[in-house]
Amino acid sequence: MPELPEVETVRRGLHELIIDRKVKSVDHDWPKSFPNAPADVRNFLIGSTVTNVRRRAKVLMIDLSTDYTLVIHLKMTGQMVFRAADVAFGAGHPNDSLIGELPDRSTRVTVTFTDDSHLFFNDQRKFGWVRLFPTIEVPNIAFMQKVGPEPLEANFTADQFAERFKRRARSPVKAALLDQTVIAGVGNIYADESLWGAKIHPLMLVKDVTKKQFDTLYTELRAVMNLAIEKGGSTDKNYVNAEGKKGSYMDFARVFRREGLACPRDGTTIVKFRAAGRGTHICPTCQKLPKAYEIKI
DNA sequence: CACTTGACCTGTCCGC
DNA sequence: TGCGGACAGGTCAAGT
Repeated sequence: MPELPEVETVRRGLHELIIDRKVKSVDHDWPKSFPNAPADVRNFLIGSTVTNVRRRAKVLMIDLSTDYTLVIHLKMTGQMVFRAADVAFGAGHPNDSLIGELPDRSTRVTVTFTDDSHLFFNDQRKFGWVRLFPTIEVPNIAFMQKVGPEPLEANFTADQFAERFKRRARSPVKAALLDQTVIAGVGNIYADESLWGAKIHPLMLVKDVTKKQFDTLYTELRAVMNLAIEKGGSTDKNYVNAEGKKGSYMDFARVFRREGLACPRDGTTIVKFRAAGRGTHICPTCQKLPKAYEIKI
């Protein structure tokens, strides 16, 4: 589902597609998903021009010329899809788009630009949201205050990575890796993929993971996320980019959703179980628990 | 405070 | 074929 690489792919697409477009009108199923303040939409969204598209962790930010910002979280099934005027409704949408005519029954918000192109926020499960804030207040949103560092930032080091986990010493390492206040942007797919890459069992407690293992996990996490961005993200069921197209990382996944198949490293059958409340995939040969853990499981 | 679990939703799939 | 239940998994609130 949308994790850092998927949200970054959407960000890049929107950055290409919607900057300098001017908002003509907005339709939405208020108050379920948007907007939190109808008067602000009238005064600061309609008539504004898109100036920038940013990302922090799994959150998208669309900056507007009014010094307001659309803040968007896709959660599990959210989509942000742009359609040019002549293909926005009815026939004519791109053949390689995963989705058909828009709006469809999962559309929560439709932004229409002055050139009659459209930006659709779809969200089948309604966990996602779109909110409008003054740009200057975005850093004060509770989530932004506590979210951890960006793992792909050039100046983010392996030492800093390991240091961030210390607060979760007694957590299984997968739970800590998924904790957004430890590291930003990691979700279930890239947690499993990077733990496999580092040969760490997801139920290893943080305090038992060595610095050397954290160093490897840091390298694997960055590598897997960079590869996923290169492949346009992972499409399991719902995820699409800003043009409605699928990402292809799942073709390159080593363990995620590959239970019953062979580990690409040693051929052992990949198994799935629950860890940190999530479906979790490992190679039982590559990712072993110390003997002392056996009693606890 | 550290850590875990349940709630929020809907569509899909599996077993009976 | 129909139907109940499990499952999907990001984040926050509530519970241990």
